[in-house]
Amino acid sequence: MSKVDRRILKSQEAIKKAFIELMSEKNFDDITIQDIADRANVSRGTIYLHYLDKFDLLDKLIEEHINNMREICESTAEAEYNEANLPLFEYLEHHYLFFSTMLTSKGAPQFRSKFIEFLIEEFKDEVDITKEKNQGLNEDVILQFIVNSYVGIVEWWIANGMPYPPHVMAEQVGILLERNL
Amino acid sequence: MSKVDRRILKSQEAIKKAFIELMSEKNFDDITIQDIADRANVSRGTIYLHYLDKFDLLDKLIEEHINNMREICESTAEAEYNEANLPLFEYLEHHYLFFSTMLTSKGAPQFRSKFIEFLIEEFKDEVDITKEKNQGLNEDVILQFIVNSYVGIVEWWIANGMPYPPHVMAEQVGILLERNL
DNA sequence: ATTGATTTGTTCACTAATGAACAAATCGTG
DNA sequence: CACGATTTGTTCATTAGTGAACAAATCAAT
Repeated sequence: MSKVDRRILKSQEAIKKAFIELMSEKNFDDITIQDIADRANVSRGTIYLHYLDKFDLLDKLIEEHINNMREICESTAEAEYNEANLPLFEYLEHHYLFFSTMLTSKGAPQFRSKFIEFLIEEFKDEVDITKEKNQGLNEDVILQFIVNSYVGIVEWWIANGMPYPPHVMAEQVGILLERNL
Repeated sequence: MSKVDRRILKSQEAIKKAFIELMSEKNFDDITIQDIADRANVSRGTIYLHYLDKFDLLDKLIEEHINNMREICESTAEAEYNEANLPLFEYLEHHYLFFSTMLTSKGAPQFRSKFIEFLIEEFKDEVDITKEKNQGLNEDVILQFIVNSYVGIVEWWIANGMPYPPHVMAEQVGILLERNL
């Protein structure tokens, strides 16, 4: 993996940051490429150098965050749920503006689906129906139960301005996961 | 005045910001060009594209702030001292890190001289020895009195973390100027 | 539907930034 | 002082960003 020219990284960072800010201020449909260019302090042409259009920009942005979260999960795969959750909640906190924009009302509905998809992927190997407590329960039922509660908790936490710090969320969600997997 | 390429402005802004930060963290002598480049997220060569060396960078930085202050003063030349001071104190507040670095102990002694030079320039036409209250006083004595008190007040205000908001400083310094000019 | 204005996506010649390489100067420690 | 290591300042070929121009598509309001 040869290192990328720093100009590319700087441009893309500026463009993504500008786009998230604008998404939190107005509807996706009302955002023009010129808006993004102005906010990012970048030439309009530069945006087309990196993205096909604003839909592509949104897609790549979502994909990037999902991938980052996937990597975080992989790196904490062996830890207890308690500790494994902490980096993830810290990630959510660090990118609060993005997630609050994506998860609230007018945000991108596509993101919620991708987020659920990602969680299913992460949790599907964690469900253990051979455990005594899970007798009589179906694997996919448990999986859907967990994934949807997880998304819901995250949505609530973000939408309400993160009322508890990440470590508290990680700990309590950890207990609930332990209890149900 | 043809507009400057935005890349030049961005590079210079990043370099100046990085340099001020580093100046507030360690001695000027201990700062390398590579340090500045790393902090500014810019190639080392880019710095040499804009400045001869770190001395030149410091010079240009000081010169720029002095010029900005000069322009602020020109634009408020006809106002009462009270109102005329406000934009200046706001400017100091906005560039707090720069001024606190320049005016405190290990900072650049050159700056203090240039600052005094600038203030002499600004106040020299304000002294009016024909006024009754200034009978028997020499023009240059009044000028030195005012300029040094001004610098001292600014040094004190900056060094002590700006204990009063700009508008309070502007008002009170305005009264003192009125009384002495 | 028709108009005029805005936005889109692309092209292009030009300029700035990059990073690697290099010799020279400076530093710092034995 | 002498040594190696670091920093400096310059060069150069390559790449990314710029901004202006343009035709085509979309929008908005009558």
